[in-house]
Amino acid sequence: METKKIEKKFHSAEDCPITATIDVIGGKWKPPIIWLLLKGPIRFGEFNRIMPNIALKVLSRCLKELEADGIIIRKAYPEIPPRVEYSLSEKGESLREVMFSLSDWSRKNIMNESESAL
Amino acid sequence: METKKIEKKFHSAEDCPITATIDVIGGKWKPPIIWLLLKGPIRFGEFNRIMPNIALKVLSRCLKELEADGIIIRKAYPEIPPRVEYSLSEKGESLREVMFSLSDWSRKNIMNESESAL
DNA sequence: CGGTATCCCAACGGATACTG
DNA sequence: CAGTATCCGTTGGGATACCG
Repeated sequence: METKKIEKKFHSAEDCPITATIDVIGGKWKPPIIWLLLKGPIRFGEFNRIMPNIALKVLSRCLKELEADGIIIRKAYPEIPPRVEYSLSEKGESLREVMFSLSDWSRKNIMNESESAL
Repeated sequence: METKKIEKKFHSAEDCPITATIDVIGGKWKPPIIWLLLKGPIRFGEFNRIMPNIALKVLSRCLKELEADGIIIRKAYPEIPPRVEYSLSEKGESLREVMFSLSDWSRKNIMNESESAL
C-alpha cells in the first residue's frame, strides 16, 4: 500500500494541539498559579500575598477557568471566617513535566543563566 | 549553616519563567507557525495556504515578533517575483522538545486520544 | 509574491469599591 | 476571608484594500 502524505492544514488555530494547551495554561498569570500549586494546596489569600500585583478579579477569573478546565480543585470549608483551598487535580498534576519543560527553556534562553556549571 | 527557605514572590507575572516562554511562543497562531517550521523552511505564501484563515496582517506580525525574539530567520531572495523563506534559528530549534511536550499533553488531555494502545 | 495601511471588535488585564 | 461589581485602557486578532 502506498501511503499518501497528507499535509495537515490549520483551518483554525484550535486545530493545533499546542495552541489548545496554551489556551489552558496560558495568559499572564496562570503559569505562576499552576507553578505554585505544584508545590501544594494554596488558599485564595495566599495567592494574593505571593503575587501582590494581580488584581482580585483577575485572580478570581483565572481560578474559575482553571477549575472549569479540570486543572484545579476548589474546596471551601464552611467556617467563619471562610477558608477556601485550591489544589491540583490529577489532570493538573500531569502538567508538571510540561511546566518544567517551559521553565527550563526559559532559564536557558531568556534569563541568560550561565552554563558555567558545565 | 542553616538554609532559610525563601518563598519566591511573583511581583510581576514576568518573574515567572513559564510566562516568559509563553510570551514568546504563545498567542493564537505562533504555535502552528513554529510547528510547521520544525519540519523545514517555509515561504510566506505557504503559511497562508496551510493556515487559510489567518489574516495577512496577523501572519506578518507573528513572523516579525518571532524574528525579533531570535526564534526564526527571514531570508529574502532578490528575485522577481520576490521569494522569502522563513526558517528556525538554533534557538528556535531548541524549542522542539518544548513543543512536543505541549503537543503530547494536549493529545492526552484535550483531544481525548484513547489510550487503547496500552 | 510578499507584504502594509486602515479600521474594527472582542478579550484580557487592571483599579477600586463593595459584600456574604 | 474570599470573593463580586463596575468601569476602563490596552492588546490581539480580524477583514479589506492597496503597494513595491
